[in-house]
Amino acid sequence: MPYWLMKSEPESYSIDHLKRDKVTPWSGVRNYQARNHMRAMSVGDRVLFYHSSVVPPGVAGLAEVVALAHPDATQFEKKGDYYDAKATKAKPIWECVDVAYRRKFKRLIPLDELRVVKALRKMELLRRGSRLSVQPVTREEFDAILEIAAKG
DNA sequence: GCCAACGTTGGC
DNA sequence: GCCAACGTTGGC
Repeated sequence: MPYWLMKSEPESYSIDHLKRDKVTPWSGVRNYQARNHMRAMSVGDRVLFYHSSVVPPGVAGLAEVVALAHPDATQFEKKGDYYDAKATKAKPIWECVDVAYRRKFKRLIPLDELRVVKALRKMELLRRGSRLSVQPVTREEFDAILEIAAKG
């Protein structure tokens, strides 16, 4: 089963928002590589929910893919932040999966703490200048982070 | 198809 | 607010 990490700025959408909503379309991604990762997702894939652009940044909890990639409705919303004039209903450009809330960690696992974990040496998130908002994660990396979360 | 300019992300 | 990294755009 593949594993992923998805970033969100908690000010706009946090793990608590997802807890409230239960399921949400992961809309607003406007990067082809990130979109392609979502296209590659399957129902049941597990997702690390990452809080970015906050102090400290880190992994806040877990989500799960509950719907395959489908056209992102926000690309058609003329007045919205995510409108894309090149997209049409017949030929959408942007897609998103739906993710469901699974759990919030007892504490946020900060990025700094991940940096020193051996099993995470090669993790995409820790690469200098890693900006991709949807990233694949290996099983080993996923398990290592769950282990840190379990230790409390 | 190259590449400079520009915009965005996101840690610090 | 700064700035490194890197994706996108557009002139040529």
